[in-house]
Amino acid sequence: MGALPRQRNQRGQGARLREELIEAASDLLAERGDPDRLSIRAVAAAAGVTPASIYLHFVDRKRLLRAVVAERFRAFGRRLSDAEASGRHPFDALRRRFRAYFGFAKEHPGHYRVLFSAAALGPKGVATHGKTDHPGATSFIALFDAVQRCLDASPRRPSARDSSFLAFQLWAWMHGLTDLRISKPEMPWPAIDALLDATLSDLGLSAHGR
Amino acid sequence: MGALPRQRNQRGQGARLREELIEAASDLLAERGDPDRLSIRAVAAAAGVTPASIYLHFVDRKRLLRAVVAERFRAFGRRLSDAEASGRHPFDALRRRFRAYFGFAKEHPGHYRVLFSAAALGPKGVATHGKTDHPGATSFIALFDAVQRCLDASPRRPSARDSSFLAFQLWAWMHGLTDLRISKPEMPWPAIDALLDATLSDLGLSAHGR
DNA sequence: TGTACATCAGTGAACGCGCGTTCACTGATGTAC
DNA sequence: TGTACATCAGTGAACGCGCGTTCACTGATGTAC
Repeated sequence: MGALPRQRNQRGQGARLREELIEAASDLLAERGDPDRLSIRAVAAAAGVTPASIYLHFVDRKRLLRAVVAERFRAFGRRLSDAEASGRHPFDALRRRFRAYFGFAKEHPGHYRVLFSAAALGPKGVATHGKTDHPGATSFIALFDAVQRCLDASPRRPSARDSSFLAFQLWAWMHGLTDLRISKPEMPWPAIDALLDATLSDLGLSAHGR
Repeated sequence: MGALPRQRNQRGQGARLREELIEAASDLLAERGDPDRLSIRAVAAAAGVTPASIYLHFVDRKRLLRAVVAERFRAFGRRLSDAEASGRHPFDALRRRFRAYFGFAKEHPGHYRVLFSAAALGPKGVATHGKTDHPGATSFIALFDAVQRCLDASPRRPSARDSSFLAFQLWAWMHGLTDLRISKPEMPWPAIDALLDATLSDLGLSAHGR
């Protein structure tokens, strides 16, 4: 990777290595798609640094991993919110949010796996937090709000289902679609837009709802 | 695990160890939920045998893993088919199939992860087959057929969507729901039956379809 | 019936490897006097 | 202006560990003559 000639940071700039390490770890995670395969030694090598120097910034391997996961969750959430903000009508905004969701996973399948499939696994999990401050909670709440805005904007309230029920329903569907397209790419999947339109329409969350 | 006193198989019964190894590996896989964490040495220990003796039955670690995955896929498919067979009307049969799908995952989350999330990952994948004879293909085809029977039995053909489109739609949704309930169990999920009824109804695959 | 031999179901020790982590260190840069 | 010292950003070697795999072996059981 970063070959030999890395020069050490200037005095007072030591914290920069922390960011370089997170970035290097993030890149490796994208390749491997599994936090267990991400070794301290590989991260150090990718950053052009000695394994021991990681301990200047992270108390152990798990904490490094957590920092990476938290950063990736933030990037994921930001991308979805930005996409949503570019839609005017709530129906359109929701649709853009889902397209961004799928787009992120398509570009970073390894990261997606870690955020939504691996993060809570392992020996007590990579991302064990206080439960309430789970780094992905923000994104779910944003989805919930987006659905609520659709219901509020809907001329006829589609059914007795509330925005929470619909948000879970949509998230499950989106995650399944995304995850299976990563793990079973050889299958003859219908186009993502056709699937998305059908689902939003079925749930009464599109202009041509049924 | 199997303590010390295992006595070796009788002459001519050496093949029994093969099955014991698959079973031991299957149990360990259920605990760990990740093929990478399943070591030859751990399997041997669980079977009460020496690591080297695994090589009497499998050429290497990957082949052992493949045998386990194939066996688990068969068990999964059998369970779904059995459940489906207990339903009379196609709508009911389809519903039973999904309940069995979720039931399997609930009882064996580790196995579910391996079959549907991990199997195709890793360095060239644990379950690399000729693509057509993927051990999970049978289950997808069975789902496809079940949906087709529903369409055939449906008084009014619900829409232009065919059984392939609907099967992918349903599978994505079911996998997402299942996988997220495993990885994010702390979230306030609605009841599975309510979610299932809503989805089948939305897709026109239940008696009280909309 | 007795004995030499083949086969079978494993064993036990060893190999080289990459891993997370610790620990004493180094050498450049800034600060106090 | 010069020098002693502290701090900072790392380094380099070593530890013990579990891993997949190989290889020469062992001892019980069956078979040929």
